[in-house]
Amino acid sequence: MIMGTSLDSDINQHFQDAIDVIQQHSNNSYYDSGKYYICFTSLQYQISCCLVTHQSDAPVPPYDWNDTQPSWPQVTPDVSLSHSVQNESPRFCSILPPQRNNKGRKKLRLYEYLHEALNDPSMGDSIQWTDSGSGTFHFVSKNKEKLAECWGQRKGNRKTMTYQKMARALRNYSRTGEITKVRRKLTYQFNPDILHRLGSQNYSTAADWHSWYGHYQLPEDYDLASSFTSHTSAKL
DNA sequence: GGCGTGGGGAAATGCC
DNA sequence: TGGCATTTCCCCACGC
Repeated sequence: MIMGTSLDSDINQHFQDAIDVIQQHSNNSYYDSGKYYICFTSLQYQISCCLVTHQSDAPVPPYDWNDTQPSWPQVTPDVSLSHSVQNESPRFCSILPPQRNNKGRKKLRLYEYLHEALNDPSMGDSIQWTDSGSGTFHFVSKNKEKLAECWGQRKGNRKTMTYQKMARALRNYSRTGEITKVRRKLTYQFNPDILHRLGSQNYSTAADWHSWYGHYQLPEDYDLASSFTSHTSAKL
C-alpha cells in the first residue's frame, strides 16, 4: 500500500472508511476475483473516492458509503485497461459525491468550487482565469452550462443546475462581497481576501491527481491499474 | 423580435 | 427552531 506523505486526519479517517467499504465488498463473492483500487483526493472540506475495476467486470450495484451518504457510483474506464487510455481526461464532477455533512464538516461553497475548477486544467474549457493575480475569471460561453451541471451534481441538487441559477447565486455574493461582477461578459472577480485564503489552501487534490491522470502519456499496453498503485492511491 | 446575458425579488430547500 | 447559503422560479432590462 502506497500513500502520500501528507495525509491529514480527515484523509486517514476517510481512508479507514474506504477500507471498511472494500472489506465489505471483499466479503461479497461477486468481488472476489476483482482488483480494487481506492483513489483519494483531498479537497479542503471533503474527500472523494472511486472504486476502479476492469471494464470486463459485470455491472455492480453502487455501494452506499454510509447510511446518510448517497450512493457512490462506480467508475469504470471507457476503454479496456489493456489499451491506451483516451486522451480526454475523466470528468470527476460526475462522480464526486455530495458533501458529507456529518462530523461537522463545512459545506462546500460555490466560490470554493469555482476556485477549485479554475485550478483544474481539465475544467479549462468551462471556466478560465482572466487575470489570476486580480482574481478575475470568466466562464466559457460554450461550456458554462456544463460547469453549472457539475456544480449541481457536486451539491446533489434535485434538479439540474443551470448557468442562470448559478449566476443567481454568484450575484448573491455581490452582497457579501465574496465575488463581484465585472463589467464584462461572463466575467467575475474574487474578493482579494477570499482569493488569498483560497490560494493558500493546499490542493493536493482531485485537480492535481486529475491533471496527472489526464495528461499522463500512456504507452501501449499501459496498465492503468498499476499507475494507481504507484501514485496517490492505495492498492488493496 | 429573438437570443444571450445580467439583475433582482421572493419563496423553497437543505443543512448546521 | 432559526439562520445561513443557496436553489428555484419568475420577471424585467439591455445590447447585439
